[in-house]
Amino acid sequence: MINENMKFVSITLNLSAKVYADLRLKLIIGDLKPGETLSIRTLAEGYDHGSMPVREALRQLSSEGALVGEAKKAYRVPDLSPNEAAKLFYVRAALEGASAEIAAKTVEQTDIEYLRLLSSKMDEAWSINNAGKFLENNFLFHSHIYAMAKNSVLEKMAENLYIRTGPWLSKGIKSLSRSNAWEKSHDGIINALDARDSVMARRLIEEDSSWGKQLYQ
Amino acid sequence: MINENMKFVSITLNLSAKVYADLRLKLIIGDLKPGETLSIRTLAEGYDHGSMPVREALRQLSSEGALVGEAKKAYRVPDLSPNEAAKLFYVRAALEGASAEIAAKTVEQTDIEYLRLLSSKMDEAWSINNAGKFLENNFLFHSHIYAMAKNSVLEKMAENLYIRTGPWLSKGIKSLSRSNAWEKSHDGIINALDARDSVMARRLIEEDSSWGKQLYQ
DNA sequence: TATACACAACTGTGATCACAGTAATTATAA
DNA sequence: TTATAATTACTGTGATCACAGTTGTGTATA
Repeated sequence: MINENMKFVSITLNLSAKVYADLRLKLIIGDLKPGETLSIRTLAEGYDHGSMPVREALRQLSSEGALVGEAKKAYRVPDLSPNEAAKLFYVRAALEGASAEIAAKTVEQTDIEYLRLLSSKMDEAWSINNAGKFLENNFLFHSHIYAMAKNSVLEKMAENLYIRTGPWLSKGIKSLSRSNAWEKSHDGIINALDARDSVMARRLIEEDSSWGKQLYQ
Repeated sequence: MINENMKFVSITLNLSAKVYADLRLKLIIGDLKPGETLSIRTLAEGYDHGSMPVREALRQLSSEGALVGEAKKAYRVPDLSPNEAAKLFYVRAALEGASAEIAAKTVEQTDIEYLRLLSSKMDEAWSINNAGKFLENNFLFHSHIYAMAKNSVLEKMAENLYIRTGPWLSKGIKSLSRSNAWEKSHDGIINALDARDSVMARRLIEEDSSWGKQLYQ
């Protein structure tokens, strides 16, 4: 995750991109809570530069739906209604299903190993109740499936969905005492990919995409 | 289309949104050509205000992939490689297929009539070689199918794809002398929706999504 | 005529200020 | 003590300027 960010930052040297990358990660891992308010000036003080880069980063996140910004009011992390969350998960299922179908056809052994590693990291984070680390590795797990589809458009859209559902998930995941059904689900996905079973991979991914929803049911 | 824009503009009163909406339409209908260069100051002169709103609109379009902007160089309408275009069309097929599947279950008679109207408008634009009007109505046709799915997330992502493929399509469509296979395709889609056949609707939409690609083959 | 150099015009980026609304807080009145 | 009014602090938005790279053009040199 950090590496992902660093890469992004080092390519585009401008400050807006750095601020964007920073806030993006905070949203994905649930460091920013639903309803939380963000102001340009306050954030600009936190970083050591002027308000211009923060302003552009917030506007970008707002245009992506990761923040909401009414005129002359502070930006806010949206608190998703169950209906809105369902929309996001539905699109995620469609995109991720399509990715998995391709991924199953081009998967290599290193991919399988990497996915197993991430799955075990999630397990570890889960066992020590570290929600942030759990969400981060969950993001990386699904990200890699998108990456395997080798479609940058797909990848960016998927990332957007994780930015938007991060705060919502972290809210529901506060106590990790619930069933860890995700683990069995992820194992199934890895096995389907390993067997190059694209139909099964798609179906399991689509099912897994609704995992987050159950946190609120 | 104009109405769509006006609604958008009137909701958010700020100037950045107006500039964004204006450029967005120009991209969709092919008013901006691949490779064309856009500078903040030049555009700001065109509108009657300062450069700030233009600057934010260009940055937003850039973050959406509709424009490319390297540091200290003018923004540019990207000239898609066949590979990049294929990625966009692939995602479009996935999203639009999912939309059509839902749409077929909730379709009403007014939807069918509206789609037939747009299809005839496309036919008219095609016959008088008006590529801009053709693309605009093609966008509205597919937009309505997304709208029927009643998923705002899906809708916005789809719109993004049309913004990005607009210039590319307009380049290939310069001479409309090619086969108008799209017409038969659209008729089939409408009929499938009218028959509430969600499986067929999905399949036909997915096929239609690759129509644009053939312009370059 | 062709090549290299210097200069001018143009580019996005960031900083800073004024402004008009919004939100919160304090003071005033019942 | 409670409700209402006034004031203060805070918000994004837009304008304008300085800066450092990039691009293009014209000029001088071989």
